[in-house]
Amino acid sequence: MNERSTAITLTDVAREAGVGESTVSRVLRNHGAVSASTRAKVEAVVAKLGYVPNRIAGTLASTGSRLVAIIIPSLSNIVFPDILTGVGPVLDTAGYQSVIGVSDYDSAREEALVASMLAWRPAALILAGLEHTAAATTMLRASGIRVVEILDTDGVGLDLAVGYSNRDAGAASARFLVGRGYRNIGYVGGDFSRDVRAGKRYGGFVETLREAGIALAGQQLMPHPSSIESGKQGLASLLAATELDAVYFSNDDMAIGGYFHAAAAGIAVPERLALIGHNGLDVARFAPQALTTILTPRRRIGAEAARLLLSDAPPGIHDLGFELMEGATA
Amino acid sequence: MNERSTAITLTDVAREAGVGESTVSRVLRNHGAVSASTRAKVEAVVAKLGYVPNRIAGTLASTGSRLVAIIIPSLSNIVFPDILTGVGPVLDTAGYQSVIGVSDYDSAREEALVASMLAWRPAALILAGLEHTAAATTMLRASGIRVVEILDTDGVGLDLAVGYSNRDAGAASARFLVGRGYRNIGYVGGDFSRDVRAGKRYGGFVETLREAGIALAGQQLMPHPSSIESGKQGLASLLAATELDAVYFSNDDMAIGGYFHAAAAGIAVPERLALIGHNGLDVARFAPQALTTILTPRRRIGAEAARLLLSDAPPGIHDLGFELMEGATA
DNA sequence: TTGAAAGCGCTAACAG
DNA sequence: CTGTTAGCGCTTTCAA
Repeated sequence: MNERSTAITLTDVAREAGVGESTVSRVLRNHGAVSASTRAKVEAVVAKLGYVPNRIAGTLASTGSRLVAIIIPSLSNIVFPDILTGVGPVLDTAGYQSVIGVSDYDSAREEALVASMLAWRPAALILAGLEHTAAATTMLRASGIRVVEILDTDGVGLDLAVGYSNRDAGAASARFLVGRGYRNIGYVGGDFSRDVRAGKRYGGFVETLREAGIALAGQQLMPHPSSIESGKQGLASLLAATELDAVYFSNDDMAIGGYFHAAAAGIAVPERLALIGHNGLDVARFAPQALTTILTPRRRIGAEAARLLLSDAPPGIHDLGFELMEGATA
Repeated sequence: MNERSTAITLTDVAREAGVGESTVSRVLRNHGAVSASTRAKVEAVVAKLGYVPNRIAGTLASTGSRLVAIIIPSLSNIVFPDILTGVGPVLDTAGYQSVIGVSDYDSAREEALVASMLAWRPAALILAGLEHTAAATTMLRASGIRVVEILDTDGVGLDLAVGYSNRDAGAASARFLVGRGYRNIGYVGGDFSRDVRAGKRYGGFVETLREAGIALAGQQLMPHPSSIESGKQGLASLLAATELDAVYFSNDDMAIGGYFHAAAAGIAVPERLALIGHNGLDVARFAPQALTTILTPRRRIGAEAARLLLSDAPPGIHDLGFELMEGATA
């Protein structure tokens, strides 16, 4: 293999094949008329030289790029990888590549990411939620590209939005617990100022309780990001301070932590304490007692977001709903 | 906001500021000498126009890109998001962006991804494992860029490798069980032809048992990718066929599934059945009985891979080791 | 059906 | 310290 480290260019291919550059470009892109013999000749040279087209140059010369920028809050919460798993195949099939950034639930960081991703002139951009800094919103609008906001439908979107109503999910959780007869209800969650959507669920939950004449009996907000560990600790702290018969967790990670605490502490679930989570993660669904939770269509949200991005669908909000899964914990 | 959808270019900024293009470029890149007054003038115009530099053009004009391509087998297994979480900050700090592709544990797909990522002329490429198709290897070598293979040190690397020995991890698991006095040992895992590293762990495990004069008493290989559900089913099937006192799982997802099965079926752990996993996931560490498992330094592997990529370190294998965590299940 | 030539927006010498 | 001038590798008219 005596390849030089300087990559082979289209010009090299053209020279070697004895044709013009535009002809090589035509066969490579399957666009425009090329005779069968010329095409064969070019393809042979491409294979022989191991030529890999330079997409950077291609993108600059043509109008749009085949890059889609995706900005998500976290990778530790499996919810986001799940969404990426939905996005991936749709984009691949259409010949797009995704550039991913992680904002760590920080809107200033999200803004910085928007700026740096826009510098790659992506064909479109996906980001989580409907709330962004003013500067991010301005840049997004000015960019003129398609924007899809995912995982939330409670509010006004920039362009396209695909998700479900977090307020409604919180409300449904409250209705379920109330319907089951629970009255001393507590909450364990993370920092709302960072996870806005968890805050919306909480809002819907508390409001629905209030409509039923019930006040939240206690709550524990953990400073750290949602995790099994903080759910476990959070429930322990909450129970030390308050008498409860049911607890709503901001998500399934926290809820499973709570479930583990109950199991370790010998608290009978749901007889002495009912637990309800959010997301419908595998770990919750296959636990010895399936967790009562709300299944959110994450893969579908990702796939639909990608599909819409590539379409010329009019701006609008697409609500994909959610499903309350009655398990054995509430 | 009367921005046109045609983006503002560096030329626009230069004209508006009344300076040359290279001067604008200099202040933007903080490179080369520029007087304070000129810099201020240019920065004002940049802000006023909301100019976002076009990295595509920048990359084409300069030598290298600031993209790093990352190809991982999956996003469903939290191991890979964990690695990305380690990679992210290091790359960000250095001003690099990552383009991510998911191979779905399919080497042909990995090969295709290598080709399409190379088309973006990344500065470097990260991929999992030491085994790749011949074509992928050839492309990688010919590209002349830095390559980091992660998560495995059992073999020969292309350039840089960062990970741990899967064979040794399997061997350590076997030694632990044997030392504890278990003799009727089974295995539950996924498809080795796809997950090569799980196969290496299995190899180390079985070989170490053999050295102790023990044959694997039974095994269950699941066709589907590793998951809590398949671990749960796998253990159920295995126990239906064989009398065992300990089971080794290819990873913690599977092991937690097994743990859930045992709990649901009323099997005393570890008295009647010992369980051991691999990876040290949160779900395993915070279960009511902490799972005995091997903690793998995933974040550190990601961070170190990124650090090496940006360095001019000589080719070589970096073994970051692992740690057997004695829990309450074996 | 094919080739020549003019950029895409930026960086990088090279003068001044 | 600053401006001019070539390209980077490809796509895309426009002629032939």
